[in-house]
Amino acid sequence: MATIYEVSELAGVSLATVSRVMNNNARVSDKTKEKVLAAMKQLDYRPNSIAQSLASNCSNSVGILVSELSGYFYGAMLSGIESKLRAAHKHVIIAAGHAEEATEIESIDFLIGRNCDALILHVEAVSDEYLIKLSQGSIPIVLINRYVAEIADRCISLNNEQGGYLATKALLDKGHKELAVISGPLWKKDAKNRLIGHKKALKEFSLTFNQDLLVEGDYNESGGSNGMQLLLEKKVNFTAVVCANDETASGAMTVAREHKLHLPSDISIIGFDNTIFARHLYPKLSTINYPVDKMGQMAANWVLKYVYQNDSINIDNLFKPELIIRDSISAHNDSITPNLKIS
Amino acid sequence: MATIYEVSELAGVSLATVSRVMNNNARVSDKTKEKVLAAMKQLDYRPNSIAQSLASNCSNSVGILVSELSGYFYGAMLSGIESKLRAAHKHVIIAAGHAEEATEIESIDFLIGRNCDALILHVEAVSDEYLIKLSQGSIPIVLINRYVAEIADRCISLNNEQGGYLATKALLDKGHKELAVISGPLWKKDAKNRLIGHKKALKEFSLTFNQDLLVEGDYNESGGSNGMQLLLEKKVNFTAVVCANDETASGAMTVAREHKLHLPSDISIIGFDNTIFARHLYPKLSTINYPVDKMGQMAANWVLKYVYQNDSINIDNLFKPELIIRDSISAHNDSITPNLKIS
DNA sequence: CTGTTAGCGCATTCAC
DNA sequence: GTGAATGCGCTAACAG
Repeated sequence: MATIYEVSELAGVSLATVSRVMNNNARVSDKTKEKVLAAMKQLDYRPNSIAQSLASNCSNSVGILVSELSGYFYGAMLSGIESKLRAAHKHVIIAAGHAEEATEIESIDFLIGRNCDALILHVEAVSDEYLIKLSQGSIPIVLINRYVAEIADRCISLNNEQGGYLATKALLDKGHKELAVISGPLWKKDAKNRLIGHKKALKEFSLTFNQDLLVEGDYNESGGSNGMQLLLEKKVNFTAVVCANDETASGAMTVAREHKLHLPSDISIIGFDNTIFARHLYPKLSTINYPVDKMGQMAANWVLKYVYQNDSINIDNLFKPELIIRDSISAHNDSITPNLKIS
Repeated sequence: MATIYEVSELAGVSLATVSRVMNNNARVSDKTKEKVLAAMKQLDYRPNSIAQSLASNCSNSVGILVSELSGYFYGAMLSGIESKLRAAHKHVIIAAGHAEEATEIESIDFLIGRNCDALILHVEAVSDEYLIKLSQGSIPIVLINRYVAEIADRCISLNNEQGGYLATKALLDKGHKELAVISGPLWKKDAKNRLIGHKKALKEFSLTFNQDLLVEGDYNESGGSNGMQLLLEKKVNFTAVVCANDETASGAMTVAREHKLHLPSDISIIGFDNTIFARHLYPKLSTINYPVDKMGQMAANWVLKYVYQNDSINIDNLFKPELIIRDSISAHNDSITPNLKIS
């Protein structure tokens, strides 16, 4: 692999001149510029980005931490981030945190050790204090789906409480009064906030929250199926289920059908996220739109603006959830309650 | 950020000694080693990996190129790769190729420019010749889901033809004789090979392939729904559909239901990939298992073995597809053909 | 506009 | 076992 030195020799100029035409940041006469360009082409020269990074103290790479690399949700997020950053010729280094504190911290250290210029973090387990301290370090961070008041300007988040409220209200508006919830893990802030929104909607309809109708899931299909199984075994009445996310809804629907329940007439179901497969579930899933791809792009924008000095970019920190109505919700029918149908 | 030099001063030793205890590759007396370690801890020293890379000519990073970052298929692949590499303290740099030749090539250049020690590629659009030439370059590559005979030892692939055969045979075994196909883009090798397997199974059952029953999809839900729509509009008889993958099947099922067709009694459907949501479709989707996570891990293993000299690893190049039977296939019923039911 | 000179932080010969 | 010296490939002052 040719080096800048060889190029300079072939072109008959100095190292610095070659560097200048590469970075295009200082005036070079057209004549010498062409000589250099020709030499580069002839040698098939490619700059060594490692050396560039060392010399310039800028690695042109940004570290991304997500809980999982698989699934539509994180996929959409990664995709949004990568497309933006890539267009700006920045490298994307990824790691998975698995929603475990130790892994998340280790991953962050890992990314810092790689001299990333910035970090985009989707973290769940680490504490606010940790994040605040981290944000005071030398390497800038942005948070996705996490709101920490002290560093609010670095948070790209969704109003989860509002989302939980909208989901529940959609059901209440259809006349449902006995709502079950299969939540996300309640130690996670987003899950907790969605539940707060749920309770708020209930209160607005003068209904009281029934702890017996709450099952804690895991944001996965299995949490949804286990949750539905538990709810049905409890033999307590409910006509609708608010699910933590689309995956949870999917699992819940599968189990409901295994119990010969008809959807949505026996049980109405609503999801959260509006992942791409929500519209392909049967019945087509009503859900709350979570614009995670746009949020990923926004996080990338934040980095472009504040780390790479692209001043023309505007940042939106808070995104709004939106109700998506499809077929998985029906009007409440008093005459049928699901547990009556289970032998 | 402390440098190795500051550590050496504090410990009262030379640069080289500090480097030695870091890399633990040369004998250092226990006493000085402890002094150095203490100094490191006191300064909260972290090695600068950029500098390490420059000096050692090894970046400890491997570049990953996938067609898309979103979706369960690529997610599972990425996840498999990352977990293995991460455990070996290697960095993962990702890029998306979007199944377009120009983008794929540009992405590969991008990753090479980042001085990756190796590349794990899931490419679709670039030619075999390009890959062969690339493999002769200085940076090792591994291919996932692509078989190129000349560099077979660098290919981690699935027997797609066998998969296509198994899927079709599953339908034929149930008595279906009029099979429609919603394929992947036929310029992609995997899609083509699956179709070859399809035809092979037909021949085994003394059936002839009917071009009218083939629709080319795009491996996405939309390809499945458009494909099913087209098939139904053609008014040509079929009782089962072989789908390019699970997403395609999902889209096809949605449209079939919109036409009041009952699944699987009116139309049997089989997918491909066995992505995580296949079992949550309704009816639960029969499909072909594609162990993409394991294949991702194997690709990582290849790199660990041949690039980072971990000799204790064994490599499997060819993975086998496997039939997964669920509920989306029923025995053929002569009395019903779907197009009769469409007004 | 262009060339010279120092480093960036570390690994790796060599000597001792 | 340890230290001194050299260079990885490039950027960034500083001269001229």
